[in-house]
Amino acid sequence: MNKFLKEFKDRGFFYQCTNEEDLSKLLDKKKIKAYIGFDCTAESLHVGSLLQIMCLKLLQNHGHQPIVLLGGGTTRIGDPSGKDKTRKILSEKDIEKNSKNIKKILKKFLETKNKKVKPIFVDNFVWLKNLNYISFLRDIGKHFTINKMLTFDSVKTRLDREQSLSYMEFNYMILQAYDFLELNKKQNCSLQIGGSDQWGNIVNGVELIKRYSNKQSYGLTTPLITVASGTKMGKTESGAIWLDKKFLSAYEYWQFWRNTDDRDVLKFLKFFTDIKIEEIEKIKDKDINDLKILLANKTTSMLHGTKDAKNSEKTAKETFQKNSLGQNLPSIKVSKESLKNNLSIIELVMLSKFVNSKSEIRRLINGNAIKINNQVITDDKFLIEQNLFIDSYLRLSVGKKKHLKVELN
RNA sequence: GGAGGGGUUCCAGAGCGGUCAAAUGGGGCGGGCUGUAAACCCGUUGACUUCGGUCUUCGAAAGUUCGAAUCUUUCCCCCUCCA
Repeated sequence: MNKFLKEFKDRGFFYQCTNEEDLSKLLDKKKIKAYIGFDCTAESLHVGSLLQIMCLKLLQNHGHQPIVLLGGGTTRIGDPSGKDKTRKILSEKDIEKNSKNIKKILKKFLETKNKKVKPIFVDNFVWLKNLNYISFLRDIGKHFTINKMLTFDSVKTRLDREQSLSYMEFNYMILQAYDFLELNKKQNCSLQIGGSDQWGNIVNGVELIKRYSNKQSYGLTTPLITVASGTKMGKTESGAIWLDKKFLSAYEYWQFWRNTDDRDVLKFLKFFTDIKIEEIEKIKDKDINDLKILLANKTTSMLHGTKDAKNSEKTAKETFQKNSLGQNLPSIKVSKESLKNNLSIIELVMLSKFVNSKSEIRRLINGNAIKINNQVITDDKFLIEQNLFIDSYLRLSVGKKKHLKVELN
């Protein structure tokens, strides 16, 4: 088997392939271009897209050139896959902003200096915006049968539930297929990778290229990652795990990985780090907590750089092992004025944004969950006094894991 | 088009005139145990509160009633069966 494909499988990336044998041969024979599409529905990517990003990196590692398709055009339509309702359509301005930001994030992960493998960024709005309806129908539309389109999951589930599927959304799969054709023609891109939910869309592209240009192309999908407890990965109490400092600090990102379920650690090392498979095999029996730290360091360095990763590790040590005040802990500022105005513990916790309602804070206080400098606060009328600050800092804890540095100024 | 069934708090799902901020389960959160893990046990799970209460919620609106998630009317949406 081809080396790229082998590693793709060894790392657990593999779910389905349109024609594995031929793809393997092709990859052996030459370096190819492969693309993954990213939707521009959100301002940032989150860990849900991380596996796709790792696919791009893997391509690069094996000398293949990734094409990153930003779905500026298709986001204007909305992919019905996996949705049981039409989602709201974003404004042009938002889509552009999102697209820019997503590109910035991807660049952090990818090798951008080596000319042979540096990513090619394209936005499908460029070719979709000027499509001529009549010629599109004649050239492209004739290759699709409604009969077939109705059998695709994304369409079928909507129809089965008698939920409306607009003609606009119905066309999404054709446009994605067209993207692949376009990239195949212009960039000689012969492989599309995507999540398992994209299988239908990918197959359509492969077939369109076959019919339109009589050329062979390939599709490859990755599995949906679930964590040991059975839920979809990346959703936590505090929301999505964003790949952007603006939404989630390096420290919090590090913490996310540090808190991985034991049973997922090895899987995640394979998925989300570039540690060699053989190396992972060797270290797999090491102390599980050391492995989690390794995972957190690797993933955080990849996104935010080694310095941030190290700082996060150090902060975690200070916070969790020494129970002191970690340097890089999320922090807020409190003025001396507000202390004079009787700042209560409830108000302070509100400022932390860890909790959204005062009732809940009261409940937490009842449950001994709130601590200041490691002292449990049991009175919900407790007032914050200046002498609680050590060198004008105070440590506020909500539960065992959420800690905050409060600075007096 | 006809006949039924239904829309309840994050989800599933009970309640069918007052004792309902609404059973139960799941999920979440917190505590205990531990290893910043899992499992397990316990607590909690609308908002505000001077802790006495107060306010907003059971598809939407209007009405009956001292009192409505519960009854009536209209509207919107979903499901099943028949044509």
